[in-house]
Amino acid sequence: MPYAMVQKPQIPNQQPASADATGTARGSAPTSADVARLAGVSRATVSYVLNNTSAVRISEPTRRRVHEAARELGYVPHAAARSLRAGHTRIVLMPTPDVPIGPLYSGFLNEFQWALSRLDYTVVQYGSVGVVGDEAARAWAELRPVAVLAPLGMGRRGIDVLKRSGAKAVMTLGPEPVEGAHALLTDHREVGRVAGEHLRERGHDRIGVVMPREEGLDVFAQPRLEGVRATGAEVVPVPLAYTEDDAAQVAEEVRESGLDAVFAYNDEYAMLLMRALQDAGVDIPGDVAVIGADDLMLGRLLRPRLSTVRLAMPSGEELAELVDRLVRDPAAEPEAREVLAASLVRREST
Amino acid sequence: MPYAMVQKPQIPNQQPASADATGTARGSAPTSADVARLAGVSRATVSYVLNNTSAVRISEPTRRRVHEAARELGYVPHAAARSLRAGHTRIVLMPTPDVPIGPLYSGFLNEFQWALSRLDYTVVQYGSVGVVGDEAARAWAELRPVAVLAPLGMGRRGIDVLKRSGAKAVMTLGPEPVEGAHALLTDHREVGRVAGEHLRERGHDRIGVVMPREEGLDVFAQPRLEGVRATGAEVVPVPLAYTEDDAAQVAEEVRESGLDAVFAYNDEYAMLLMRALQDAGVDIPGDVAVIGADDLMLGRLLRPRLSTVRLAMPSGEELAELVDRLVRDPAAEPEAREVLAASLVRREST
DNA sequence: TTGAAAGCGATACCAG
DNA sequence: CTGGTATCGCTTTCAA
Repeated sequence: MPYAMVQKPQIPNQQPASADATGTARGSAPTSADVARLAGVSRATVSYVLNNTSAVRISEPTRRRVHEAARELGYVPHAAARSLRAGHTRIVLMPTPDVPIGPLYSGFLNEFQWALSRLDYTVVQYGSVGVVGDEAARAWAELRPVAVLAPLGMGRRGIDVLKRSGAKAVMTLGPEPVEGAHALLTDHREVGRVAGEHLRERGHDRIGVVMPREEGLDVFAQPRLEGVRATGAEVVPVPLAYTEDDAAQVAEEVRESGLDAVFAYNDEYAMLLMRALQDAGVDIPGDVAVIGADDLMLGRLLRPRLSTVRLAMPSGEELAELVDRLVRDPAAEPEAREVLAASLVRREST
Repeated sequence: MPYAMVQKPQIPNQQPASADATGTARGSAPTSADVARLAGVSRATVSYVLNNTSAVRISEPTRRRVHEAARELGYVPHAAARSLRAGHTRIVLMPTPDVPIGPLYSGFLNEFQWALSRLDYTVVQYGSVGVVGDEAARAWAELRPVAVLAPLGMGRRGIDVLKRSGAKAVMTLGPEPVEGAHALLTDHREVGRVAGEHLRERGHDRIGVVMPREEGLDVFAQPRLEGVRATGAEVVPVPLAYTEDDAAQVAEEVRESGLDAVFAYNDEYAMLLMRALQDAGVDIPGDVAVIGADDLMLGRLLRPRLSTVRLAMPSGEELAELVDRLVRDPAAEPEAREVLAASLVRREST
């Protein structure tokens, strides 16, 4: 099936239900025509009143009758009809994350949504499960969003599809800029670099880097590893599943390998590995230095307290305003900016 | 212009002024009419071909020409137009959580989305930030979703608005059933009850219950507290902000109060409080027993290992099938079912 | 096997 | 000030 469809017709046309005394079709949503009929005016007038159109002046009694009719029928405008007519929507589409996301990213998303709502956009998180990259773009484009926060893996072709479908602002959030889209760069190599440099300063030249075995996390893990490597350190990948059993085994391997420093991907993996190392009789940071990332509360509660790399996402308000600017001025040249700030938080584990 | 001779002049539909050689309006999305023109067929034929309509048989050469034209133009169907015509959508609407949600709920949401996608629904998370309850219902209804997972706080009126707008399946996920909707009951009192009973069995009759000071969490915290109280224990609310400073202060208060058991809302607050208590020289579980909830990994990594209440959400697949059933048979009587299973995981902290 | 045309619901132009 | 009416893009019945 070449073109993924949002909804496929499965049921043959329902026949319209019989109209009751008020002329309202029972069992299906009232339309502006129903409101017009009840108020004794034309559909046009209903539209003017309910949208407060300033170009036309409607008498107060008429306004009241229309409002009353709308309320009585429980009238709700039909978004699809409206946007079809208008030729554009106020939908901002963003991907539903398909991996468990940390408080950092989810906090950012919330802020972003809030800010966009205030600017009168309809924020829609779209779960494009199973469809990836440029394939997904077609499904997304069917909704004719005015702005899109493109999911990872969407390429130039996907971006073009979205733009041609009417998206004024297309931005990517990820490690790589994509031609044609505004890029919010989250360069996770920077995280690895900060961790790596710290460990090197502390005299560690051979650094274990935890690589979660869990699916979907290597998007972040790989660049973090590369960041460590870029400091000139010798890097030893340490695959680790998020289970106690695997941690115990990996701890043993770390001990035998003679590694004396580990960058543990993030604070949670750090806690897991640290506990396993301690249970194996390894002293931290004496025998092995451990550093995490994300600066979660739990790192502060560990003993020794966990050194970490703090990440800061851009403010949601700021980004919402950027979106709004782009929507108003779609001609603006796409540009890329780094948005992920990484800074060292040194505690006791390194 | 390869197809110029084949294509018939369209008298009613004039081409837009800035049509290029292919007949495509530049700068705006191609429509099925554009595809038809390029393929030299009618719009109807395009629709038949792209939707694989089985009721009509289209010759293979025609099919090929249509597909090719669609591909060449980068045609993407217009979801709004389609659903307007169809009279219904395949949209399933669910609320974007506005508080940081744990891995439990977010895992459930992902499963649910996945399963719904497989059933060919379009899953849309709708951020109704700032609008609450029945007010939000109107905004939701504008999208004419076929099914809705209603946000907390939506009442009978809101449910009705959604149903009358065409929603075949309306379900609530929360502590209370709402008339007219299928209820997935998540009775968090059960969590408190399990924790409370365990502590009482261990001989604790006066139980501190951590109440997060953070906004939005009392929806869960209050029922959990009531669950503890329902076991007959004397309950002492312990307000606690998720910061080390407050934890230190609260730990001091707990020590002075002579409390010997605390249900800590969840594992994260438990870890925070436990660390503060230990730093204050309190022995766990000797002086104070601590139990959390959610059974996060971190509980297993603490020393002593944290006792906790494990929560199980229903499987996303199961629920997706329920939605599908309801959509197919909207007449079904709304029913309520308990979906949150709470079970004790005893470790060393109690 | 293909085409013409009637709408779905809302809006905006242009007459009255 | 208010009412016809054309239109957005698509599907589907009815005719040819």
